[in-house]
Amino acid sequence: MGRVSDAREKLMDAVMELIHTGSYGSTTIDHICEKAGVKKGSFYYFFDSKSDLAIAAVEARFQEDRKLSDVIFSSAIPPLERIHGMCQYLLERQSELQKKHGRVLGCPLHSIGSEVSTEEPELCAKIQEIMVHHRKYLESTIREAHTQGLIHAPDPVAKAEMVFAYYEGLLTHARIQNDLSVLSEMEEGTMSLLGVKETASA
Amino acid sequence: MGRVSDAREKLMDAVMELIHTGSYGSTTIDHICEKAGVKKGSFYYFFDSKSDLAIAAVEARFQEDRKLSDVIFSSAIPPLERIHGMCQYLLERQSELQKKHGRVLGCPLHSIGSEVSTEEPELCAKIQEIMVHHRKYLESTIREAHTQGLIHAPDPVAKAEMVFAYYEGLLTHARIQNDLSVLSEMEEGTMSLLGVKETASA
DNA sequence: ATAGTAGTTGACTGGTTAGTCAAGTTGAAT
DNA sequence: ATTCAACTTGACTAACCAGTCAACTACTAT
Repeated sequence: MGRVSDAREKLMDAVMELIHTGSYGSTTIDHICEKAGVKKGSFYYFFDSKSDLAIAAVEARFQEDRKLSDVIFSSAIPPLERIHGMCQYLLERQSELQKKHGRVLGCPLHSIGSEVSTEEPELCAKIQEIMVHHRKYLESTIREAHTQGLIHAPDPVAKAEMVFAYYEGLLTHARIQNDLSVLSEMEEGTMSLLGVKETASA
Repeated sequence: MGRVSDAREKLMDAVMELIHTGSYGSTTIDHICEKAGVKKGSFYYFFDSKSDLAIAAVEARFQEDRKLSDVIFSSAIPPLERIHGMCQYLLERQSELQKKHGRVLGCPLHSIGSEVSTEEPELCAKIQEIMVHHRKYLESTIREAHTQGLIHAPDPVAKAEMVFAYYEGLLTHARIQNDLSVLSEMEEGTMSLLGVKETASA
């Protein structure tokens, strides 16, 4: 009963874009409402606080990304090609963001996580939870590649953490320098980290 | 002539600690002044804005760190031992921060850079400038290691960028997870990235 | 058609913020 | 000892911010 609304979704979209193009701290509830075309009263009808909204938004984004991750990391694709697909996707995505916003924006999860880690424990916990999921995709890929003798990775969990940290470092670097070319080394760097024998020329 | 003051230094110390234990956005000028024991009028006597103060503080911190970097990356030390010293130092420093603040805090440069990149261009430029310096220490170390045949790194600039990104990814990870153990893989990961033949057991 | 619930609105409060300023204080140099 | 530049102080403003609320509206299920 009652009327239906897409204000909830509009608010989640707005907060993600504002945080990604700016920062968590500089994103105010007033700005979010203005961007979403929603009045503050409605904001508080759906959410308790900025942090509450951010948690919901980050979770929703993750559920969307999950579908894509399942395609990129499909078991039907050879493991090293999954890595290639991942790198290609990240590059394309950052390129799109640059076109749209005039800036390389990096990974929002990482930016938010670093910013709020000491101040918003619940949001930070949600981000950690999602990061575990992402790492699992890498981990199983690396395990498979090792089993197939393509790389030397006797400890796939540790290797996945390594590669994950490397990706996030690179993406943040690209954001800080506002330079896409920082990412061009990504695939080669991954292969170094994984101890792959020799990369076939692209 | 006139009286002398250490308010400038107190403000720089205060802003660094507040940003590092919290974030740039959540650090207000009032908080900085309170922490420094300096009145706001004095703040504006020395600095134009929070961003102006942060630029000065980051620069001062860099000038301090430089001395330490020159010791760790001393030409008198074999290149791979410099890397070892660097990793050891980073671990010790994060351990100290954890003891002092109850949290792993990561690298302030990276946190600030990621947070302000789209909003405070001058501060971001200063951070980029400092990062270039840090990368140079790595670069010359890697070049030397390659020349000595210890590693395979025909492009030391690219390799330095890789290792640098990896470090910052790891440190941010440690901050987000508030977990020192994330950093334990650091040296091993660096060696993988550098394509070192085999690490002697620690 | 209508009842009642889901959602909307705008005006309000009180606290916090950046930034200003005129008047005051201190101490180094002469 | 005096000067005056260097620094301090506290009180001020105007804007912004999170959060509240009672009244209102629109729609859905019956």
